[in-house]
Amino acid sequence: MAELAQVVVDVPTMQTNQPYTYLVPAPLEKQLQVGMRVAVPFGNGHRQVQGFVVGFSEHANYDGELKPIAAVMDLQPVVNTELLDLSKWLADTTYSFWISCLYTMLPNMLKSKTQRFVQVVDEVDEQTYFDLFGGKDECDLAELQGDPAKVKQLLKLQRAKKVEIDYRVTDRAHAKTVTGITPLLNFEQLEDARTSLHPNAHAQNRLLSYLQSIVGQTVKQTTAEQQAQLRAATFNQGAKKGWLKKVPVEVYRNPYAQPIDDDHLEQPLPLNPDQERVVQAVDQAIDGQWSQTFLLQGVTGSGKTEVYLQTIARALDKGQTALMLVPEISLTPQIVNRVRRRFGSQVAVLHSGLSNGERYDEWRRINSGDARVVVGARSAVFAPLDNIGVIILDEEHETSYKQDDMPRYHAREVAKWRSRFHHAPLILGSATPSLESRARALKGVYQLLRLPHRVNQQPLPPIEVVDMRPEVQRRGESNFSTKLLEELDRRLQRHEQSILMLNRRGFSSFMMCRDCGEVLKCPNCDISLTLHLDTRTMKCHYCGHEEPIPQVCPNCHSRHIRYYGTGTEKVEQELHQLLPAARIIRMDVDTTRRKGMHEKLLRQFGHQQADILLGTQMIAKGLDFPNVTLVGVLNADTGLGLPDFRASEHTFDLLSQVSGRAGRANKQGQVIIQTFNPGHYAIKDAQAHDYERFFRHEMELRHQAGYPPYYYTVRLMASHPEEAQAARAMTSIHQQLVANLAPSTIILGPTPRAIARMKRRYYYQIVIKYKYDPHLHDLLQQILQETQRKEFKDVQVSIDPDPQYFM
DNA sequence: TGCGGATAACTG
DNA sequence: AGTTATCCGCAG
Repeated sequence: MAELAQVVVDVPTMQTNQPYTYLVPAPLEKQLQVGMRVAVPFGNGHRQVQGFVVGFSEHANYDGELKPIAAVMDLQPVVNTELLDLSKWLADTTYSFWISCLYTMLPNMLKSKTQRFVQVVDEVDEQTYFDLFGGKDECDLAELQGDPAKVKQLLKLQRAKKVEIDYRVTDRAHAKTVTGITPLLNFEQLEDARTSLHPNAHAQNRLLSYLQSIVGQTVKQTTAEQQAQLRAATFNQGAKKGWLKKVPVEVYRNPYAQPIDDDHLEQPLPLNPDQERVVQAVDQAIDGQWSQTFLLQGVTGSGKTEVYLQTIARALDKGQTALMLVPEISLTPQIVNRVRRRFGSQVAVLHSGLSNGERYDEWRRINSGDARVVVGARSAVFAPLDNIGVIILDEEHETSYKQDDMPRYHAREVAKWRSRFHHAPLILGSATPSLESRARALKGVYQLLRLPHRVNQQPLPPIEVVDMRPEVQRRGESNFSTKLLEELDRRLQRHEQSILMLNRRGFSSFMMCRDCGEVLKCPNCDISLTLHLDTRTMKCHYCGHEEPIPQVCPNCHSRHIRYYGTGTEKVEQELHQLLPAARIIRMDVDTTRRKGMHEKLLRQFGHQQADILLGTQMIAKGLDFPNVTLVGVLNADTGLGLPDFRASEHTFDLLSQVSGRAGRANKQGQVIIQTFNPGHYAIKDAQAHDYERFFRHEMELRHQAGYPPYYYTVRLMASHPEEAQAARAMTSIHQQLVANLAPSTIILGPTPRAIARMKRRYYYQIVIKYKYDPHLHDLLQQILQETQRKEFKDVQVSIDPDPQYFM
């Protein structure tokens, strides 16, 4: 009875999106487990690819000859059965490849790296041999790839069967090691060495008695140096004399700037009655193992984080683990350190700032059970925690929880899946819940918990809305109203700080010719290029195309070419002119691109090294600076003009969030919002701090227009290098949909996408709105299959369930 | 995805 | 004929 393994191979195509059957060679039979990575031969020739074992069977439902697994890549499974099931569900619900889902759950380091080596198998004349191999018996094909002449030569030799290409799947996962020392002699032998020492050899004497204290152990050399108060040189001598041996010790890379002392952890803070109620409700669910979803709606500053921490503590006390998700943008050192100070070294943090190695090590700490609390952004929802007691998803309305390339998953839905699997409660926290979540809470699908009061008893800061229309008429094109300038100046006098936010949503600087109106566009995509002053180039945000700033109009050669739009740089310049005394820190993608800059700028601001923090959306969340008493929003309404049904919601959220940055401590805060749309309900409701009124108003509009949460939506996209082909494919799909969907389902399109051309491809899309359509999922899967046929050659079809945008 | 086999196109 | 470019189908 030969065991057969089902393997999902690393070839992300529709064709190969299924397990393949492989023979398990006898020597591997004992160690091979489901969830391990393997190297398998795949395709013609000797190509090897990486794959995941997803199951075992006794019979293959395949008539052809089976090939054996070439090698096992892991000692332990890298996906447990929970995550394996989850990956399958994810592939199904997001219309993605199974293999892509498996990889998104794992750190990058576990991706395979296939190397191709060329080996000589027959006589080759000396000259060519030396040219290609440089004296070695094999060479890495990747190193030759840049030289077409050599590749040609090789192919010729291969045809003549003089060389062979050897495929090897190698692992890029490397644990970091440091030097450790281990005594080679036993206690008595060391004692003998010690007595025969020269009386002046104090250092060696100390080394020997230290070694006696660690017989049978391995200690990191750095630790040993500290403990024994010795220098590296002494250890080298010890090694030479045969007293000790240097060995590599595996360590976890340490991504934390701050060390943590597990013996002096912070105690929980006292709770107010509201918090108490919330914690009790969740604790009850943890104890009862209910996979209940809670919607925790708490105003900014109401102490949500403390609630999270205490529910995590509850889970840990019961021997369980906890998962806490926050948007990348608010994954600041402030919040991370707070969690670490409470729970110490059992906290693992996963965020985009980690290097591949650091990420891999944090993942291993979780996988091994060393880390029991995980804090991280979207992809941390796949953290390999066992026995989860509670899952928290903070700022649940944030759009960054939805991944916008394949697999297009929403962390909230994955969190729900895991909550069900582990019988653990899920807390969705927000000051401004998404309409979807709030509507579910109304229907009782989620249990609504509220924190209506701020912990410091401070009222929410008064918000003043400044109508910019008369301002512009009076003062010309300035980014600052008289009112805002006055208030900024007042903070300068009082040595208080201000935060200024420039809403960059729907907004960029572009070049336009004032004579002919020509706008500089990307040659590959259908959008205008954005001006970047730091690199002095025009860049395309979609494909990365870059070109120098033109001096004359490429169309009419006029010199009257200038850029439009306000960027943070331009605002900073204006601010310098208007308030020369103000010290300004600018935070945007350009100033925070380098690792650690985000943290550094915030630290500077926290240490009062600047009066004004000027930034984009990234400063709206999670910051807590007690000396900030003024928050200004320069342009509240730029997002409102977008063709996006969530535009009002995003604007309301943003204004509510940023308002919460003012007056966090005992000083009264103030918020000034500049807008050209002072009458818009999103702005008026934010001004009144009235979520409920906004919710009712927005729900009414969504109801009328047939948008979520009244309808579920799916977006289908088809692209092709030729516009007509993309349109033709979409029309054909459209016909199928019309013929098969439920009558109550609404189909919008096909239409060219707002950005019709990207990366040299034309895009068409269809949006499906439905309330209940049981066949929709199968139909979409079927359509995906059919687009593999040759009349759809070169057409790429992708499906986005519950899209964030319809644009 | 990436390879080999088939086929078409090219070369002297 | 022999070599090179291009397209297509397929993988256990």
